[in-house]
Amino acid sequence: MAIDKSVKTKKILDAAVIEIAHRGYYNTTVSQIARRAGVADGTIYLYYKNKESILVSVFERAMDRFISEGVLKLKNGKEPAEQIAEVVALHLKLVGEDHDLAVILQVELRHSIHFLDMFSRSRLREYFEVLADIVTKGQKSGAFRKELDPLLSAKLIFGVLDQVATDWILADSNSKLSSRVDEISEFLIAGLK
Amino acid sequence: MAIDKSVKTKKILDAAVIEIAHRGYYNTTVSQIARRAGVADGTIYLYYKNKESILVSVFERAMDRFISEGVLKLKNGKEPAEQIAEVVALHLKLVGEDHDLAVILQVELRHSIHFLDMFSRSRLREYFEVLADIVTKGQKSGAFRKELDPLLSAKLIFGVLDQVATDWILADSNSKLSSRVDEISEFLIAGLK
Amino acid sequence: MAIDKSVKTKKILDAAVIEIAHRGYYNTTVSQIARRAGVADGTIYLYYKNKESILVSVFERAMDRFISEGVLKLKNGKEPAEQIAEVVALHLKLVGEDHDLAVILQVELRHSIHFLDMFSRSRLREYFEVLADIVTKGQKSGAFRKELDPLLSAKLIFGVLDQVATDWILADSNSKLSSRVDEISEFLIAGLK
Amino acid sequence: MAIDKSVKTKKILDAAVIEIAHRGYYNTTVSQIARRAGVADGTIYLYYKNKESILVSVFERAMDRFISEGVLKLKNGKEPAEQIAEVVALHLKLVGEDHDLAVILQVELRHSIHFLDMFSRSRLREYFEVLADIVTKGQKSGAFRKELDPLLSAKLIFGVLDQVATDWILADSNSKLSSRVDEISEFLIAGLK
DNA sequence: CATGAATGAGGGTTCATTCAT
DNA sequence: AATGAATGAACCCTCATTCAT
Repeated sequence: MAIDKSVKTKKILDAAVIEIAHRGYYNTTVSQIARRAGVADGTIYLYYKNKESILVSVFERAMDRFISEGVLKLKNGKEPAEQIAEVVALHLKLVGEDHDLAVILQVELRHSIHFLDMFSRSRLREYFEVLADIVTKGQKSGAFRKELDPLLSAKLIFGVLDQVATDWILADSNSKLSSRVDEISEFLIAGLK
Repeated sequence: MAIDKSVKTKKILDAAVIEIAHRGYYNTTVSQIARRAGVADGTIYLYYKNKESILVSVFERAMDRFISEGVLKLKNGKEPAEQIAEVVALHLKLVGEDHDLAVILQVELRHSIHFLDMFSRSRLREYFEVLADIVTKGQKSGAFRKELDPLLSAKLIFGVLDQVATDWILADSNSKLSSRVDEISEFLIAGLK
Repeated sequence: MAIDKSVKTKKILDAAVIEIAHRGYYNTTVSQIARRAGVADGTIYLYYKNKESILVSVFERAMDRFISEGVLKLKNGKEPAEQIAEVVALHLKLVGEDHDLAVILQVELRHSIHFLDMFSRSRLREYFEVLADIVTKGQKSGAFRKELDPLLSAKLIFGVLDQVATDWILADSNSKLSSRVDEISEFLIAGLK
Repeated sequence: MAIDKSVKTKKILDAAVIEIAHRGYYNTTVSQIARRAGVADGTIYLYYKNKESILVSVFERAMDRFISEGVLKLKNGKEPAEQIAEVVALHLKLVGEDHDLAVILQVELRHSIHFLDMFSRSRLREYFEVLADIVTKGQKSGAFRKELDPLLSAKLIFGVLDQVATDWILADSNSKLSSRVDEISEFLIAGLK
């Protein structure tokens, strides 16, 4: 039962990611999600309160995958500069692996975060804090300049990664998102030093 | 007559910017725009073909103000590093001056650019090119590293500015966007050197 | 002044005939009529109370041209059978000469006569009476059977002519409407004998 | 389920016939049809693509009833002249039985056939062909004159029947449409001989 | 007389959500 | 639990008509 429930929930969420990534939230109908999920329209409402709550769950899961599956790997003892490079590689790898997920994060999340009641904004903050911690460590070890506010730095780093990811999505390019990792890392590390 | 026309057009556009910035395009009705503009619903359609074309015009005007009023000032002979600092200041000033305009640019434009037929994307490219030119000049003068691709650099710079602007918007803060100009400029210039 | 008035009235009516014949009354806008007439939208309302009254006038004039210009020629002393042939020729000639007028009469008039307040139905009755008179004369002279009700006969004759005209219109054919005159006359005269 | 579907479809169609016959297609709103059918506005669109497709279905069903239920009876071995009389009786009986259906056929169909994309025109042609066949047979058996083109004759016959039907409708008369059958048959048969 | 910008009621259509089965 | 037919509010847009100039 509990398993059934989560299986169906996942099926619906998977369907929603695809539809929303392709058409945008407002151009996606509940029926379309239901059809792709292979369930009836009404069934959606057994698992989600309404259309908006599907979107919230989509974001939640996307952020989860992004943060937990990825960033936690950073909790090791490497050099700050090296860790920056790792974050860059990881961020772009995750975004690059799943185009639909990337669209959701770069396009829909940013859009919704402003108009819908702010849920997952806190998850973003988690991410920022991880980045800020790296900067702080780097400043303590003398590797990075001390004048920069760590949280601001975190946001700047994120801005760069986000822009690269968005650019990749908007370009429709099936090009190599990973090929730029080194260049970008250097830029960021130089900026921090 | 011709004046009347452009006056009315502007009134409608101004109303649209406010409504769309507050509610998002899909949650804004033509009636709301009309009401705020002080005209009847039908009047809207004397000046715009349909709802979407209002959005397009909103973007167009926003980009125009942004690019023409601003970036052209850069065509002077200053040092590249100084120009970077100027761009940062200018970008954040323009965004900071008009919160609604900023929302449109950071939130709606990004959203629409992906799902609607890509019009004003070319305007963005213009902006990138201005930034890329500065980088190129800096590389020639030896001020900046030569390994970085100028266009990529332009995008990284934009990403940083964009993120800071978005952060400011999402924070709802009526805080000082300008206070961070120096920190950010330093970061970018260091990254380019 | 009076001349100006009737000139403008005619211009509007001419425009209305063309537009309505091409698109149908309900798909024709007052603006389209005005544009074709070369006047402003508002001007229409100086000459006609509303859109419907334009249609009424269109019908009125169409019937006028049809009856007066045509049928009155029949008031001569020919043989009834010969007169039938003349009516057939005349009816089809008038319809065939002006396709737009024909569409109005065959398609729009018939449609409107049922739903709008019945104006010009009386003009149609005039026409029927002319036809009925011919039949009556024929019966008196012994040329036609006496069992047939003259008014019914008139309508049967009209039905035949109307169908041929409609068929010609619906066929879009720029074919020869006149080529069938003899065949049709024979059929009608035989039917009456 | 399948039964439900066709039941509902029929209910909507019945409602549409009544409303359209009374007001005309363009003066009938989807809401009115829905109200008379006893369903919500949106329900209409579960069964019909749009308003126009309702009209098409109305025509289709009207023609069907007219042709299949009726004309096929003619495929027997009677005398041509007798068959003509049968067609006249049948045509007027069908029209006379259902005033709304008659209005649709005589008024709306003729109107739409000219302005909408011509669908059911082919059904009319079927009907003409049945009539033409009778004439052809009559010509072969020597009962009818050979000079007349059978298809033209068919149209003339139809024109007569159509006019009588239209006249009956426009007269609003709840009078006897059937009383004229003999007179009309005679006229037609005489015309063909 | 003439204009044409402005009006706003009204229509067709969509779609999130419900509920009887 | 699951279905999907039904609902009806809400939206975009059109166009006959008016009226200030």
